Amino acid sequence: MRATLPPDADVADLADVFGLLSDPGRLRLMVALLGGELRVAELAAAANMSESATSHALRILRAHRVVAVRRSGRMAFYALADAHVRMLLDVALAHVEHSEMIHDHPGGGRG
Amino acid sequence: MRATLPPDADVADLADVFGLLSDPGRLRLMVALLGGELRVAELAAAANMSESATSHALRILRAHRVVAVRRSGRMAFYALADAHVRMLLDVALAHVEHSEMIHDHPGGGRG
DNA sequence: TTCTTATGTGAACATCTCTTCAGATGTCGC
DNA sequence: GCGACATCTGAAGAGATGTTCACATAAGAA
Repeated sequence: MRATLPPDADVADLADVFGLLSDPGRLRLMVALLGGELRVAELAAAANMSESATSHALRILRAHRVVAVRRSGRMAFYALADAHVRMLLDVALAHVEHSEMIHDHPGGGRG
Repeated sequence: MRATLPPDADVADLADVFGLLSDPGRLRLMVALLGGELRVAELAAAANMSESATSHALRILRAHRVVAVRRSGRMAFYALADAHVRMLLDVALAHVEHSEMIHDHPGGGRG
């Protein structure tokens, strides 16, 4: 339990972060990046989206310092750069996997 | 590090949850509910939004089983009903408070 | 019953968001 | 120089989202 509420500015910042995580495409990108650095084309394939859409998504993530780029020649390697987001992803994914056991999933295995 | 990526359906579900958390109003409502059960009018005051907007927001949260209602006469008491979301909120808020120390906030206390 | 309170709902509206398409930029190999 | 490649960008359109306003429902008080 929480004695004092956090300031609205903090909550707004938080909503912003959750907003970044709330798009399926961006989320797939970030999850893919949990495994380490990837190039744009690789990210696009992993997240199953066009390279243009991927680039647009990465632009947003870059603007919010959620990912960082390392450039090598004409390639751009992206990596997660925000511990906050990485933690949120880890916690959330761990819980999602748990939920599979809790919920009633007929044939409840995976792929 | 993660050997296999989670199935897309799981990631989509997760994006959905993050979507609920991504609206400042809804997020303020949920944060307020961390302290325990509250009525609609109290929630509206706590989140600084109209009672109609609050009701609409609660409707969405109800539909996603994030909150549960207990009715007593003409009052409706709302409470967080999703352990997943509660955990995400706790983790995120703890980290936000930490960030206040890390970042460069002049007069960085709280109201 | 009638009035008041507490909450829920629907439609309209403005706004934001994501995707695609077309093209721009910059790098490498010849 | 030229062409191929990898990534980035802007404009435009479709779709989703949140808010407000007006009203509906339901419970308690008189």
